[in-house]
Amino acid sequence: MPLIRMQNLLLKTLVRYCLNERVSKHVIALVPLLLQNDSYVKGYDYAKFSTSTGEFDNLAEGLSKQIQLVVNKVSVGSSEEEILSSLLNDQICEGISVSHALVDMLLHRFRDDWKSAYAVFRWADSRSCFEHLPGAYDLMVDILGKARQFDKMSELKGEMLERKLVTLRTMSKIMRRFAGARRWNDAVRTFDELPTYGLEKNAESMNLLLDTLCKESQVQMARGIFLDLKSHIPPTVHIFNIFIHGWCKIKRVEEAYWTLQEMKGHGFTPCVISYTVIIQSYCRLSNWNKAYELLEMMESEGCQPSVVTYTTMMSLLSKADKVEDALQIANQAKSAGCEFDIQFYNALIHTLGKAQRITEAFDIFKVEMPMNGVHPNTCTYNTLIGMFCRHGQEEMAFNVLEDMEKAALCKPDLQTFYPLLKSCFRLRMPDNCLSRLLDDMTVKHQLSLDDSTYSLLIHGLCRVDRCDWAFQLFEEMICKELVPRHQTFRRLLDEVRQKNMYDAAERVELHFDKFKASFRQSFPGQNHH
DNA sequence: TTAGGGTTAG
Repeated sequence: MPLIRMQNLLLKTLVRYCLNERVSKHVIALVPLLLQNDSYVKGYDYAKFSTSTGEFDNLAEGLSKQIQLVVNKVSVGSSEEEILSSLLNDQICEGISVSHALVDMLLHRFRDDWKSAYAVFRWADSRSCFEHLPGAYDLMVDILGKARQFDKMSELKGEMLERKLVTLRTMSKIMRRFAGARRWNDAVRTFDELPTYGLEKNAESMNLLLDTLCKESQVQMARGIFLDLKSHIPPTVHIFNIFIHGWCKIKRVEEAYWTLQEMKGHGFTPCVISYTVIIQSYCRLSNWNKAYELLEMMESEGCQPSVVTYTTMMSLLSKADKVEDALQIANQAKSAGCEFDIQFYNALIHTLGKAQRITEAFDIFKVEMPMNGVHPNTCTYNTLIGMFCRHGQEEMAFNVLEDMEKAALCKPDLQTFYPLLKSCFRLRMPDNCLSRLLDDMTVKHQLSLDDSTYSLLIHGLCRVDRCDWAFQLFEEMICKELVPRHQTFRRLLDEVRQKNMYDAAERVELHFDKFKASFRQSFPGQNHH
């Protein structure tokens, strides 16, 4: 592999890792390298990160300016042709030098707006000195598939064939999008035409098709296809785990269990994944005896449960309020000499919190995790903050938030703030506390409030007699095209009427009428959004 | 989403 490609691959992997763990400072360090090489990376994600100094700022700033220029030209509601021609006939856009990073960021930005995405894709393609990377094609195919634009998607697939760019990755996205639209025959046809695209119908591609069908709850159809194919394509151990997962997904755990036997019949030994998936299913069905039985069975058959097995059982037991049993599993994991990872610790902290063992939970975070070299992630902090707030220890919760910001190992998200906001209202904290929190969320951390946060805020503000502020947030919500819930409308309307805020009442009513039709379509008691 | 796990569920 050429050195440059290898570097890019490595960088890409590192960035993915950092993004998953939300380790912003590491991503920032990697971005200049990536942009230098103009490699394919999830641009949209690194655009969300910012830093005060350094090279990253200049590079990111240049890119974000370019993005803004293009975004300004793209008007909502136009057809893809109209958008394309407005981009092509614009002097400012003409002055933009198109890079792969720019295309990638724009495609991610428009991933739910196929018309804009498609126009941008074509606009970039019109440049004589620019050629899309295979990754951009795949992304475009996926965006079209997600929007159910299957004709356009197939057209693009044809173009990719001419340029010899169709990979199994491309075909896999196409199969998944067809299956997502319940167009099973098209998904299967995509598999059948693999040879036309220079690709092989082998175990790997068959597994992709069958996995796609199973994940869409079509395990029976997948089995039928498998039976037809298995004389031509020798099955691998993966396929049985795919079926096990498929049966468990539709809650037919007995068939999953039976697949273990089938697997053995084909000369494969069930692996830790096979057992873990079934154990998870038994737990979800509250069949605890069976879950424990299987845990014992796997051990007796020489298959050591992994940290995933234990985490699964612990968190599901904990969710079912069987906290003592959950903690027992944690002990069992420890005795087994299992190496704990961040997800295990998060589940353990949560379980200890549920068992009212706050100090021990905090000790895990403060002492045990650092001792074992396991770094906290967003979920760890969120769990701790939620736990302290539920137990009325708000000061500790705020300390954790401070700790999180200082350590800068990961970024807070909406969930980080939700319990803190709730506490603000419960304790009737002064206005400036709420303002500060909101400011931290929206300005410092660049979070965009979602409908459930808005609901919490509007209801909370009505309760503390600040319906003027609640109304302001309501207007903000409407601006963002979020639909307030039925109860939120009712509460706010009652409140502004009581306060004789006639103009506000009129505005709320106006929007209420507009959404009433959609509320009526949902079932009573359901969340209205 | 190229076989498996996590926050609260507002």
